[in-house]
Amino acid sequence: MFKEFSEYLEKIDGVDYDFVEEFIEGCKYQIIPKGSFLLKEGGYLKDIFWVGQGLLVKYSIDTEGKKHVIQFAPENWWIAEREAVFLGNPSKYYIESIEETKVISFDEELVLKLHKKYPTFNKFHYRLLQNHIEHLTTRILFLLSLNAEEKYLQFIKIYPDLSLRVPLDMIASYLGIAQESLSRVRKELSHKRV
Amino acid sequence: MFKEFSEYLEKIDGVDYDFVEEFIEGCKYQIIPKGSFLLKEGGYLKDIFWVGQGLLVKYSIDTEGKKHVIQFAPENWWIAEREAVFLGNPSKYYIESIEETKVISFDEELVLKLHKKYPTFNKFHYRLLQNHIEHLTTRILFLLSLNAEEKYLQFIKIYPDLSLRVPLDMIASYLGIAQESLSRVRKELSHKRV
DNA sequence: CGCCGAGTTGAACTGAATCAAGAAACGTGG
DNA sequence: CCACGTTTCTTGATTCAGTTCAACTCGGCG
Repeated sequence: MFKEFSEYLEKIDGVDYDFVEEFIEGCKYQIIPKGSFLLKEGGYLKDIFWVGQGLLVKYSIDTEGKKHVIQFAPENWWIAEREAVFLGNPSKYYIESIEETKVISFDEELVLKLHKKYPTFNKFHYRLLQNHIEHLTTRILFLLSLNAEEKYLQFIKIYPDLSLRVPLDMIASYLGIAQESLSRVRKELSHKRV
Repeated sequence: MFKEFSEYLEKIDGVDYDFVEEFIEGCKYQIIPKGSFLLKEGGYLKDIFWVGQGLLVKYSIDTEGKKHVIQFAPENWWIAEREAVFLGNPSKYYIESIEETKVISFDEELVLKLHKKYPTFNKFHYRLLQNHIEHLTTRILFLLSLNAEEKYLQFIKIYPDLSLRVPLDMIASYLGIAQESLSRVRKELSHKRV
């Protein structure tokens, strides 16, 4: 999986790769069995994960026991609990594997070390954060402006191959609609396409 | 306003301030009259802004001409168009001043310069981005899980002094509800409080 | 004064939620 | 490889929170 990770890194343009070798040396490799948790509410997670294969979800559970999906992380996506890292607070989120998942991870320490040594790593890491911010902002915009059907179409655009890999209730939760509504939206769409 | 900015910086704990002097030297100061635009759709904005006094809004306008508020920036908040900076794309957003607003700003170049020189600036800047990510994630969670009244209460928590400074329709847009609904929610709440 | 924009209120409407039941798919152990 | 129980998904009927449309109030200001 390190090989795939290195390939992924080299595909990101605008970044020099002098740090890649040392970066990868500092990373860990892990296989997470299907249905297990990388993080649970109240826990701590300092590492940042890159998904090489498989599928993770990040969600929170509200006071009524309802799940709210924050993010899916299939191949080539990043996932972490950045929120709590700085402040050292226990997490409000869960990160669960929907499939057996192979991940590469690294911690804050490595980031700081590479920051000092490689200005290019700086740029790379900075860009990761920027992309994340853009992604979240766009999602807020969609949550504000789209109806159930449009949201689902948007989901398909963002995660083209996930609509069959993720259980329906989780997709519905990601979109902020009821599972039954999503089922009806799907039915509608299948009629239209024929 | 530079004085206030420097005070703001020194209040953030966990960061050493050896970079502050040089940082402030590289910043610009600007007064934005009420009702003017820092950025319009299709434009470019490379600078990052800190609001010392006044109030800015960031929003987008959809194909039906409807506004969707992404963020408010009153005193001590940051606002920028981070999304397009890296890729050099024209912006999809507007940044407008609701009141006369005094801002401090700096650009990417200064960031890179200070990054190289001060590891502590790194930490500071990194933290800004992390906070932003946390804030956006929390907002997504609220959009997914709360009803109209709960959303408004949440808005008051996040922006305690804004409910009277911001026009009703903009608050409604931020919450993703109709202006009329927000008016009714307010009425409800005023009854409850008496 | 009278106009104008911002906010409020009322009434009708509607998209999506909820509740309830059944169908399909899935996995596990015999 | 089948049977059975469990989980996931679909479908229908009903309800409801919030939208929409339209009219009205209020305060400020030329």
